[in-house]
Amino acid sequence: METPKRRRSNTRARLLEGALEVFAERGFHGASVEDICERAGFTRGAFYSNFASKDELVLALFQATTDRLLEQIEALLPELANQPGTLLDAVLGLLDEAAPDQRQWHLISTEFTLHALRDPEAAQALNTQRAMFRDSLTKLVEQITETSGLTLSVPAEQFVRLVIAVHEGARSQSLLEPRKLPPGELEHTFLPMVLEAVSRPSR
Amino acid sequence: METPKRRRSNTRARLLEGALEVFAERGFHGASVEDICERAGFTRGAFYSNFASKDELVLALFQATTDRLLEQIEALLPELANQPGTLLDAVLGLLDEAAPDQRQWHLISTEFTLHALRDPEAAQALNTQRAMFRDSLTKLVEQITETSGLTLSVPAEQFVRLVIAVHEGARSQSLLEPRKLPPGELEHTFLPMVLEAVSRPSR
DNA sequence: TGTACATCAGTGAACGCGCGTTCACTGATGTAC
DNA sequence: TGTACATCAGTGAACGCGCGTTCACTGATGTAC
Repeated sequence: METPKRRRSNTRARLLEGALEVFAERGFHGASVEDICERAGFTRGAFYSNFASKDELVLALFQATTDRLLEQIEALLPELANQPGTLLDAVLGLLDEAAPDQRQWHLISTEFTLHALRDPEAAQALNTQRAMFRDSLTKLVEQITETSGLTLSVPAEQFVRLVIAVHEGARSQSLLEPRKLPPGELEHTFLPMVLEAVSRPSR
Repeated sequence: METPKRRRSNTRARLLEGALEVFAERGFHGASVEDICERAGFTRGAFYSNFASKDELVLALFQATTDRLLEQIEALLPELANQPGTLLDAVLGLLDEAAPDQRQWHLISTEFTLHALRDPEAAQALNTQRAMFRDSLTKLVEQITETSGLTLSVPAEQFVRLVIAVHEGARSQSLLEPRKLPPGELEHTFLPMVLEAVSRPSR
């Protein structure tokens, strides 16, 4: 009952899934095409029947992964915007829930960032994605501040940049030493102070 | 007039220097031993006369680079501790001045962090180095708060962890989009608010 | 419904390049007399 | 001071493995009558 197109896109999906896992374990350069195919249950021929090259796979994986992240975010947005709880609960909750496996996501996105810092084309793709990501968070912040009658003394986007910076920097530390820095500790300790300092009642 | 030992360690140093540059350009896996030797002006034989393997070079480079960083920090500490200016000027100044080439240092240290997240041995080496780094900053913070009659409502080390997280997260954003986020902007905008919130006069 | 044919997703062997590593050597530097 | 010898840092050719990529093929799936 499966049309060829169905089978093909299913194969692609399984290869991408395998690539995600293997890249997280060994990195882009460290993972071989054979590793990926083995993980997905195919031979290398299937790989080249679906992707022109390993480089193309990296780009496709990046697109697929970030597309899914953005979808997740858009899906979570309305719920979080209207839920009880503070602005920070919503923003930090979004960052946590959007990527189910924090470790895997951190490895992949760090690797792609590194790649982008050396390759202008990758940089543009990454920056576009990150801009959309920031915009979603910024919209969320603006929406919540508005409904709760607050105004920020800095642009919402600037505040979002800070939250992202702290989140990424803290995640790196937490993944290296989970015992010494529980995930979320820095964010929950210090970001409320910042929010307090930049927010005042509207009008 | 050069003794063999002198020549040898000079060769090692040039190879390490070449490796630093080439790794920054292409990454650990992407840079070949030949690339490194070419950059340093030697042939591959010289490489294997000085290092047992490429892996050993990576570790030696990490050690050499972090040793130098710590030396720089220790050298800057007394000066910064007694200089006029705020606590944050000292800490952020230290972070900026310790690594002359921010981009290169970011690439190398991110790469090694990624490596450490996949290899426990590398993780231990990295964590040891980072702990020493944090300790230096923590000492600096404690010294300055003491001499200026302040007490922090959080442990100094926790505050240092935040500063490092913000610094690294912000640096990543600045390197990707220098026009949209000037280096240091997030730190200088938000960290003073945090410091204000956690500090109170002693006794 | 059954048969003959067409399509094409996926197979697996083969290719060849680049890389990490080895090793017999060379010639500059240092030492002994 | 000059000569003969020893050392050994660095050379560069060679090796062989693993990898990305190609391609002639096969057999399962879908289509026509």
